[in-house]
Amino acid sequence: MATLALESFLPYRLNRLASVVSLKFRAVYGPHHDLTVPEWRVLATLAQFGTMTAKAIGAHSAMHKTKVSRAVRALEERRWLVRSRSELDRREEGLTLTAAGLRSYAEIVPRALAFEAALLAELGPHAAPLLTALERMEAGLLDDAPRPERR
Amino acid sequence: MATLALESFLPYRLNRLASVVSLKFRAVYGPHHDLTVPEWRVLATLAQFGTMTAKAIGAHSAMHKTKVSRAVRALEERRWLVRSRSELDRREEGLTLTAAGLRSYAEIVPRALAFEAALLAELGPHAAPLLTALERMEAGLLDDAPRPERR
DNA sequence: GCAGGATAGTTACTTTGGTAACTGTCCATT
DNA sequence: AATGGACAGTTACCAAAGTAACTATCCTGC
Repeated sequence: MATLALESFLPYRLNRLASVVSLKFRAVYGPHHDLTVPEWRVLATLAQFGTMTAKAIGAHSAMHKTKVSRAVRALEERRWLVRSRSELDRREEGLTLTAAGLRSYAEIVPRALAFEAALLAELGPHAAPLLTALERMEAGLLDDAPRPERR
Repeated sequence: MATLALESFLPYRLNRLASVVSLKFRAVYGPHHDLTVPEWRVLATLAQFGTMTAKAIGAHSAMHKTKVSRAVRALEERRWLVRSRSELDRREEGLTLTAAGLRSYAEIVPRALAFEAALLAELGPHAAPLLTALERMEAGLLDDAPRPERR
């Protein structure tokens, strides 16, 4: 009978790796700011692009709109972002980081980059090929894929 | 101010890739057998090693004991495995796949392997370096890491 | 200008997963 | 052989995430 070794099965390995990396990464911002992953993604996206709508955040950070909605509310309660109803289309609202939000972001970014650099350093010469392979997989899977957040 | 582009940030990319791969992989066994990921892992581990305890399954498949417990119950209800209390240590129970369980496994494995092969084929020459890099990251992270399933 | 479909975002409901507490068993020390 | 700690596994409780239904607004065609 054909068999399969779970520990060398690619989907399993990718999942395990991603969850360990996520967990370790939480240690980077968790202790200081107690953010969830969705909240971090919203923060990072807004800092990257400035004012934008919830929908645009979701598209850029691969999150379902309910996840975005809840993360936005959490950040709003923390006074890290403000909403402003668009005049042109009153269904949308522009989301903008406050000074406090930007300040926290500025604190987290160097640590996030250091964390990433440490990951890559551990890979040494294997880092570049990994990134290339990642790009290939993303190109193949993300485009036509039934992404959870695709609509 | 230092900034960070989420779409090229490694933890984000790993998570997104893993979740897309997982989702696509579910299509391999989902429609025919309606398994969850934890159930699939328990099935695969038992098929790989024969009779073993829930604890051992968890250790091998990187799952928390409650997740294992629930997956085992689900497979038991489906009559895909049976339990037998160990005589030597009556806290443990040996878990063994039934003929029905093995049959389902045998149906799934070729499709799982084909799915993995398709993923790797998409990578072409980048496949080998990816696997090497994965091993490196696993070696660095999984050993000393605060794995979710670690005590 | 209004009827119907589409769209942005929220909320209700359900499923899933983790933490912590519990049960039953084992084992080491006394 | 009694007691206390460790350990396998389950369960109760809570937090996170997805689906579907809802609200409010927009836009198109009549």
